[in-house]
Amino acid sequence: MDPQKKSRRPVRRTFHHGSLRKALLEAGIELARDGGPQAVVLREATRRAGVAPNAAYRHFASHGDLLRGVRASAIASLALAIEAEIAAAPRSKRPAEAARNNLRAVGRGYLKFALTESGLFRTAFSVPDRVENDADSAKTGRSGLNPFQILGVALDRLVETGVLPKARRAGAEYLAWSAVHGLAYLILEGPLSGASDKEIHALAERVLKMVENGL
Amino acid sequence: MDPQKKSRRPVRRTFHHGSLRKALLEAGIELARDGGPQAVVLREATRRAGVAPNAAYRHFASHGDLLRGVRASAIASLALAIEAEIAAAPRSKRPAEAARNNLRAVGRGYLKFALTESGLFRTAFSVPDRVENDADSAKTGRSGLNPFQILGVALDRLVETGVLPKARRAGAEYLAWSAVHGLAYLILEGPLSGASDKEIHALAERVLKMVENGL
DNA sequence: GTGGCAAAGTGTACGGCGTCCACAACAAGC
DNA sequence: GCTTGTTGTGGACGCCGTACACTTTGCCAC
Repeated sequence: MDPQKKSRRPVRRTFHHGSLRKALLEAGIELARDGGPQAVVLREATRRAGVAPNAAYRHFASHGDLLRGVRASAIASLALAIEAEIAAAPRSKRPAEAARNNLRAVGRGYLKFALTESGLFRTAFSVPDRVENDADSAKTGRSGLNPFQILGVALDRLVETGVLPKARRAGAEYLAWSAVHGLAYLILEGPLSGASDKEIHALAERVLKMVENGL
Repeated sequence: MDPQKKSRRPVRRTFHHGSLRKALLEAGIELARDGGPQAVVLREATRRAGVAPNAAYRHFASHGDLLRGVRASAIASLALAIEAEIAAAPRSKRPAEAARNNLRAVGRGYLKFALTESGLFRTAFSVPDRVENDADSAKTGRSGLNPFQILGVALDRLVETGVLPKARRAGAEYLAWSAVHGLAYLILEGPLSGASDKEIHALAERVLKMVENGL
């Protein structure tokens, strides 16, 4: 592999970087990871890529454009985290129970990601941007679905197994997402920011149960 | 009243402003109202107050300090909006129903404020800052309670009237707040940002019902 | 090969931001 | 009326995003 890609230092033999877009994106993701959306600074990204500030404009129209790129990647990471949690969910022979476990795994994965990757999580939702039927593959996980779509599939399974009446399926994404996202916010930047892991875990389970009962 | 307070223009006869702190705060609130937290720019606030940038540092330790002040005011506005909605809630002779109406009014007031004053709303929750048992009077409404405390009172009434089992009272604030705040987010910056008023209204009622059933 | 061209970097510069320091205008008390 | 502490001014610094003009480079047609 080309040596300049590995080294973070601004040591670059060739004039051309080769894959600057990717390097900037990765630097931006790094910045977002520890520091949130505010920390995604165009000049710093170029510095880390060992390149002049203006070089970024060959690959991104603006700072906001770079941030949107980082954001898309953060959403994809979230999708992966949810998928991982789904894969690790307890199996069940009974379809209804399995579907329920599945939905809970989605919520748990969402919350786990919010807590362990709070910088990326905050970045993912810092800028208004449509997600729902967005086919942008930069935002999807292994399954090719974005987080919103993963949630949709989980709800569909709930309907198929008779747990959720079909009449209440429409818009159910929004109810579930509201509750879980709200809790994530309270923990990250709200009054629950000082709560212990145990308290948080207990609350998370209550919220998931509330969603299950209240859909 | 002193003439320099009314005029926005940097026409100021006297060297001393007189009430610069207040003027800066009001300018900051104005900025936040249309533009959100990002728009609260220290230099612009001083410009509107007709004063040199550095003058702000006599009253605020930093830009963040000013932002916190604006934020406190935004929270107070939210409290007032909720109180107004409570006052306008349908009355009922039956205590249980009255308590339920009361809680719904809290949620509705919260969402209404988020939608009609989105800049202030986003500012209110942009910076991590404890609220729950915060006695800071800058954040309270007419009743002397901050939004979180108002919600707490509503839940207490639910327990008193037997609607909510006492065992489930602890931490119920967080469940309710999660759901409503999450919905507000989805509408303001998430996938529901393009939804019609009717859709939003319907979803809001569903979320409130979910909370009621799921607490 | 070589000449030319588009693509991808660099350099310089501008205005805006938050903030620091030294200084000037003022209000109040001795 | 002079002193002293408070409050506002002026100028400067180092960041930021971004525009414009320039150079270096890879590549393709001849």
